[in-house]
Amino acid sequence: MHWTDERVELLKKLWSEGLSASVIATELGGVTRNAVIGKVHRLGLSGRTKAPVPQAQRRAKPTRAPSHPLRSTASAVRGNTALAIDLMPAADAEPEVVAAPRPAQEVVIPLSERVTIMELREQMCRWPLGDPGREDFRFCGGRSVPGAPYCSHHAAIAYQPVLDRRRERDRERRALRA
DNA sequence: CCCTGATTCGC
DNA sequence: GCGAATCAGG
Repeated sequence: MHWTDERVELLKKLWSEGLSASVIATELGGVTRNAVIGKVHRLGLSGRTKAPVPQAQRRAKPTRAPSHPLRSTASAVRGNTALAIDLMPAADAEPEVVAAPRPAQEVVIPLSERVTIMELREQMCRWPLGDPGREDFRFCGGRSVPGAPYCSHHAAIAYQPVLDRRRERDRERRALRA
């Protein structure tokens, strides 16, 4: 495999779109991420950060003298998109809900189709399935209980300990009064 | 341990 | 020019 004009162009495109070197390597096929990174540097498009580094003083101690000292401060931005989605129920909705649902693979999923984050809608169960950092990460996607972030099945799991705690607290309160 | 990009250097 | 090995870091 070598760098044809086509492959170089695809590389440029994917790199500018923020895909990681390994992903691009997989996409291209026949090359490793090292090859991709090497090519990227040779093409001189290593820095792909859009928001310029506010601090001009990043990374002050290179162990070895960099071959391109002028470029040494570039590219500090992650190519991955940070996902900031609420996986937990809103705190104000139910202050007593403290228990965090664990992403449990062992849970038997009811009749529900798993969905990606893009497919997740308002009324869908947000119970996470798998590792959020992985490609196959999904949400339950079942119909959520009105007002709750989860379907009835997952809501039961998530709130179970809380109900126990409340019951216990009420019991204590009653005891104090008597 | 998974991953990221950066760098070096023999080929 | 190429990219594996390595480095530095998240």
